[in-house]
Amino acid sequence: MTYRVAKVIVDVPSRETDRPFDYLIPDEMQGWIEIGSRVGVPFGRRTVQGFVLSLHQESGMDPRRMKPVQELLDLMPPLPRDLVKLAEWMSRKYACSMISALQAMIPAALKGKAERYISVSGFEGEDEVEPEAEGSRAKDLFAIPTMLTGEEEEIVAYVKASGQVTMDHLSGRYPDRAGEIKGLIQRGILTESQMIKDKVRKKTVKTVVAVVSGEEAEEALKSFSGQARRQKEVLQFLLEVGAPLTLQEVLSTLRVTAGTVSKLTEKGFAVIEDVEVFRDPYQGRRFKSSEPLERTPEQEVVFGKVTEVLDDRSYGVFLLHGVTGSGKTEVYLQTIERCISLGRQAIVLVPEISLTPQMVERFKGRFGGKVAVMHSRLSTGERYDEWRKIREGRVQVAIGARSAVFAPFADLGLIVMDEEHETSYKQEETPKYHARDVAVMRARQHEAAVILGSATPSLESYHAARSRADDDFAPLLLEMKQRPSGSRLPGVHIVDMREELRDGNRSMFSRALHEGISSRLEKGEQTVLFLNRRGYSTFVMCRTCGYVAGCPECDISLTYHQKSNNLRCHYCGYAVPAPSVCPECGSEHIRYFGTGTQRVEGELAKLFPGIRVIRMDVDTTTEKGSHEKLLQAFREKKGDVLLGTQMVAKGLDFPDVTLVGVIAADTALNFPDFRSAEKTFQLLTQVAGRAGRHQLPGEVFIQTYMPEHYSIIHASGHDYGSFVREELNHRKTLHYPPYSRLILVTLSHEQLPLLLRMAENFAGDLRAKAQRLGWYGNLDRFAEEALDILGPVASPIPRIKNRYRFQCMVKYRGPLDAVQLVRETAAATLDNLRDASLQISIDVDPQMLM
DNA sequence: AGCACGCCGACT
DNA sequence: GTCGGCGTGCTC
Repeated sequence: MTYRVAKVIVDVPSRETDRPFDYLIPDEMQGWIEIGSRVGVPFGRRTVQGFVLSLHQESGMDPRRMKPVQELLDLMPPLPRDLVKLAEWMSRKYACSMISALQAMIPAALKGKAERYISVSGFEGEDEVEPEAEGSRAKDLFAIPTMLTGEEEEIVAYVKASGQVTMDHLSGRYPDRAGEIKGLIQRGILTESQMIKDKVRKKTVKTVVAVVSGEEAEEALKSFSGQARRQKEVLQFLLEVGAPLTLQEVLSTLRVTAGTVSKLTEKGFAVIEDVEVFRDPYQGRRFKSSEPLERTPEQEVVFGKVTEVLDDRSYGVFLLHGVTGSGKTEVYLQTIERCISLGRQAIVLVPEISLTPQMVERFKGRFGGKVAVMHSRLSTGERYDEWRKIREGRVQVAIGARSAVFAPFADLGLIVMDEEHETSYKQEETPKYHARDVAVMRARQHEAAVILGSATPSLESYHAARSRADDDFAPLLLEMKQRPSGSRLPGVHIVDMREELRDGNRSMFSRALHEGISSRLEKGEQTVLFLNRRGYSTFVMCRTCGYVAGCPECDISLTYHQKSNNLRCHYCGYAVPAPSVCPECGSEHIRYFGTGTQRVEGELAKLFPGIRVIRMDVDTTTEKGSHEKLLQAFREKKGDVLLGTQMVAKGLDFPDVTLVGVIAADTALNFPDFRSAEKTFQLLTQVAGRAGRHQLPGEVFIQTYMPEHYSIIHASGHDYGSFVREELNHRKTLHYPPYSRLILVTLSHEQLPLLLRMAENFAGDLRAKAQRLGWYGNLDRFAEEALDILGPVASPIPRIKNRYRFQCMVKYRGPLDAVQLVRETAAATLDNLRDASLQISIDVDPQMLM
């Protein structure tokens, strides 16, 4: 079958270009171009990168209007067909462009941009041109009836001498001569061509191999005179080894110089080749190998259910609700092992924050070289190489954060998502996908299994599992309630901070927690202190006039950074030096609230002189590897207290930790977000699980001003069931997820009055459409299909980068395509205004309402 | 998004 | 008179 036409999605991020464009397939690319191929195509006056969506024998379009594909960028298409299909699904589900969905699936290294090259027309530029020849050719050229100015002549001569130069180079060489260059191109004297250039190249190393053998080799060795003794040694060495060696190895082993080796190659006895290698982020690291543990009865049940689906090669989703320390990871490892033994591959998704070396070690230890790790701290090149190992089938397991859900395996059998309730699985930028939904979709494509694991499953997943009867794709709930170590869940004490205050304790530590810490210090046991970062901001305030330093472009307060002693906006990057007097009133009573953890650290030092605190927060973990180092130090008991934010709550496991303190449990509860109770419960349960995982019994203190709140009470009782029951009731009454679905639409523009008008228009339009379909306003009745629109209201952050922001919340239930409706309405709003500076962002199933 | 075309203001 | 501002229209 010969396909002459390729439908291509071009890398131009605009609504108008979010559709396939047709290109002719040149003969030499026949058979090479496939669905998922990355190509360079002429688009308007430039060359852009694109992805092949489909191949056709002909298109409905006039062939004369079609341009041919200019270049094929990879031998193997970076996207297998299933991912191209998945991108189509994503663009529908999340109202994003095809190109943004496709782009999310490949490593950044493959986001190529066009580079412009200039050469002399009809002159291909030979490598070595003799001066005379050059002169005469130049004369021929100038013979055409075109008058060139002196400057133009100079430029042409330079380009000719160089053969081919990049536009950037040329305009750098002749600054302010853009006009001349452009003129020369227009008159056809110079030619411009464009090629797509990748961000990084495949890494190569020079290798040496002998190309003579047997008798030839004998003779070759004999031919060396006394002079070339070193060359003879090199050849002898190469012959002995008989396999390619890196040039580096040869040079250092034999202590010879590169010149010696190259002489040998000149004589034709050896060749130096560039061989592709993989950058290995874990090079030289040894991982302690681990063997499967015997399964507990609970683990056995889970293992059985999952392997049944795996052995069947059928689709199945499991929600694994297992208490902290119940051995979920061991279940993951063993099911993955089964998956691999069936000849299929597996993806392990973990929240970025828990993608710690410990976690990686466990998987590398069990599966060794079969594992690729996708980590945000890897360089572009390293990520590219880990990705290639997956694409080329060199590994069977991929472990990574959110984006690893796109790992391009050929025969995907299992996707494990650890800590499935984590919000970091939702991407906050376009495409605003949720890795959980993508995982389920991929599993359906591949007839694969999914394990969603958590000690505190999201209400969405839990509810879906409970109502499994109405939805075949819903997960099957599996539970693990025991810790194999036999250790008990720690006793949790709720400390009412209001009482502390009444009794005259104004410290941030309650008397109970204070005592707990002292006794651990005496016994030589360790303490983890957890501070919910949200709520302890780092803003700057004047205590005289109440001035708070805010960003001039965004309506939020600036964050104080101690290291650089400046104030920064983390939305737009604006930075100013920290003032020493109040810019409003000149008062010196201006106060810097350091990070919450710094304040706690200060107080600890005051209360417990000599205490060794290891602080983990954004300030101490920005450096590469610092996270790991701090944890290692704590493990080696170089600290009495580990103090930190979210990052200390995740998956850490220290045998000597017997006390966990939560400084302020309710800071998250006060957020105007319908998930705040859920988030608080999850966090407290997670933190509480850190204590007493081994022989020593653990104790947890939760300090709060809202001790009667159900999320705190149930977290302290390790009672997920009761919490969920209560929380689901709330959600049901208020029509919040999982009893409805949400779409958050944010409109932004630099002019407030115009924005307001457009936001009203948009909401009005949407209401009218929903009304016509009979969906509108039925949320409170019992209609199966219902839709409501809240707003427009100013966004929680009303201005970012000098753009005002208004939002509408769409709440709906039933099998209606609300996303499509919103997308159409947004498009109509934009079409009517025809003002490029109006932006409308659509967030389907938003996680952050703030 | 770019990139060009096209039609009105302040300068050599 | 021209350089150049950015409105608007298109990209197989």
